[in-house]
Amino acid sequence: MTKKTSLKDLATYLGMSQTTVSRGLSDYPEVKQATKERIRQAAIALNYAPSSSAQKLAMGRSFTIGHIIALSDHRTLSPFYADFIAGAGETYAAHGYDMLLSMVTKDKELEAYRNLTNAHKVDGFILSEPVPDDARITLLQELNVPFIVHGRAHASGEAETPYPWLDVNNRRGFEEATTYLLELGHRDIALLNGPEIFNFALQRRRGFHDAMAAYKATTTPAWMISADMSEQTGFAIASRLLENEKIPTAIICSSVLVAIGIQRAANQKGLKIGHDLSVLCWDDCLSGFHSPDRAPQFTAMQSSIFLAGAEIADMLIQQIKFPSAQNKTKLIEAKLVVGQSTNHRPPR
Amino acid sequence: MTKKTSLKDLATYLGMSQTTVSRGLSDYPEVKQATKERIRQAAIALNYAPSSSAQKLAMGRSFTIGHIIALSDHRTLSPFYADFIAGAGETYAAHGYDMLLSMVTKDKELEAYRNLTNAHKVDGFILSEPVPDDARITLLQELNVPFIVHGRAHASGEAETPYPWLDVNNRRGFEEATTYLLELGHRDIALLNGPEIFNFALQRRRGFHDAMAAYKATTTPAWMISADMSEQTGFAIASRLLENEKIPTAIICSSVLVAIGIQRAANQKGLKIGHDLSVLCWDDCLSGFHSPDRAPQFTAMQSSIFLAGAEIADMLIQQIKFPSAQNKTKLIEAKLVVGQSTNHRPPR
DNA sequence: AAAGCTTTTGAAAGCGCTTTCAATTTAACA
DNA sequence: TGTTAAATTGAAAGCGCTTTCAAAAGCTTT
Repeated sequence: MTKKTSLKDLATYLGMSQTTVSRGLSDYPEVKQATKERIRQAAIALNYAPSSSAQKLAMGRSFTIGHIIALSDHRTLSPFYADFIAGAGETYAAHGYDMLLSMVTKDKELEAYRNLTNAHKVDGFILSEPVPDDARITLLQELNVPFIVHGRAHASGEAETPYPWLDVNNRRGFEEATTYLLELGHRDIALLNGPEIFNFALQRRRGFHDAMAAYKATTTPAWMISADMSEQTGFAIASRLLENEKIPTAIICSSVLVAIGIQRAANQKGLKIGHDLSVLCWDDCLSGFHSPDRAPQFTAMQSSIFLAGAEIADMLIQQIKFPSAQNKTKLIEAKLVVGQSTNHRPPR
Repeated sequence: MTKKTSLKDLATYLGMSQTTVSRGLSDYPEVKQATKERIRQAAIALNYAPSSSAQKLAMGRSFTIGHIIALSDHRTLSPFYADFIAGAGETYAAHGYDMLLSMVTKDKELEAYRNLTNAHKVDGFILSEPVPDDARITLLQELNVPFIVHGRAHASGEAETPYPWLDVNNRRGFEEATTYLLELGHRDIALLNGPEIFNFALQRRRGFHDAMAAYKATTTPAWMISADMSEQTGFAIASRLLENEKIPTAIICSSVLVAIGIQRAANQKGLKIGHDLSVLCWDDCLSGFHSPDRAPQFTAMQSSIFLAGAEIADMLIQQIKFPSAQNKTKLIEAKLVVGQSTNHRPPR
């Protein structure tokens, strides 16, 4: 690698002091226009780029946001998270921030937050999948480093030390979804929920209950299942569900992946989705499962997780810039989009 | 944030020089054991962590690997890439490296490589999805910064300036896959290939041809399709394919997602996969679509993209540490795993 | 006990930038 | 033209580490 041009080189070349050059490059008002111009020219000519480590050291900030991913047993980056990150990344880039991604095992997670903070590697964090009394939140508050949580550990109204978050209104989302099915005449509705160790799933379940109660429809415990959100699981559970004598006329499920699994199971049993069985899913608008040009396959509550990522990144950058504005929160509403997977309750 | 403990603080506290403390922490041999111990204790007591920017500046290395993702029109991070990154991330962590993820639009891609390099933000890169005469490769060679390419832009044997890569043997993989189907008696085999602008898809196509030719089976141009690797596309193309009078008895496709789409289409036509129609897919072992405990749904050529990520990260770190070992390459073989989606050619 | 090694520790320079404070120019005004 | 305020520029001090080179301390030998 040919030796890098430093600020000093550039200054010597221009016959000015480093001070002026530095200020010129950062567009300080006290530098004369003409000088700025010369500096810029020279910078391009010498192919100059400031050393970020030097800048970081001098300024005490890293212009980097940390995302720590605790790898589960399956050592996987979920597609949901991937999309979320993509959204955040776009915003970071637009604001001159970098994204530091750190994969760690669950047991080293807290240590990772502490290390990145102490080593000044990042200016802030985005947390995902909070759980009640999340140790990470406590830690970050203690370390006094900016962060925003994607999702809430507790339902609104419940007591907890406040922290900044962005969340989707999961409860209202599933309430609307359920209501939609109820309006179509369905009463035998199964809930194939996400993992209820997570608050978002609990909220969705509540929304489901809210609607069912409002319509005085009875819920069947055996039809309310909490499981991970994969095609395989969707298939397995739906297969079991559809084996019984009495089967639901509609299923609400936690993701498009699960819906695809349900569809496979239904097909295998000779049931046609949107005909013999209605399926409504939550749709995070994962890019891999979305062709905007076609009519949506599944009726769904849509809320782009990509956009959520972009927005939360914005919130964090704001908070880093203006630390005074503490604990801002933002609630996003999901949108019902009718597809081909739902229709009126079939005669049984 | 309580003021961070610096090396100086620690040294003062211990009554030693920064030099010794620094060396002690880095486990230099010339520091007495007892002293090292004292230093470690103190470091823990004062909760000391070295400032990474200072280290970077002093050492001229960043201990960071760059991954630049050019967002496509769909602004998405493909699940394949997500898994790949997860694998790489695990390896980085094990070696004390960080991962810098940068999302940029296609037109700013080269600039991004140049910036990260010039700003000394990263010690090396991993490139994905190379195309013939990839401008990124030329650039990185010019900048003389370590990098490894995931995949090859050209087939082996073809002339090109050499560069380090890790690739799966796509050609042999699809050859084996096709041979397997041929051995089962299939002759009417369709190829639902990935985007043939990418070399991996071209190679797979060649492998397909190799096998077909070896068995003197004729290929049907209308049955050889190149398309993106999504469930939707798989469904759409398979639907079209199965509408015709003469339909294939087996389909080889580019991913599990596509296979799922094909399955949906087949079900809709009343065809049972693994019975009326055999489906064999390439399987990158994406974590979302894999339950190791169950018998595999689809017969597939498996090659974990997660592991590929881990391995390529290792290669890169080696190259950074020992720049002398140039242009190492590694070819991975995919493994045929028989599932329930293939069987003997059905009578037609 | 002095000389000659080896083992341990320190002082200080330097990595490449930002920024404070002071110095110099330029413009404005009488 | 001389003064004074405003606009520009610079010198130098960090930021927190690593590392070179020199010094001190500890052991062996004779």
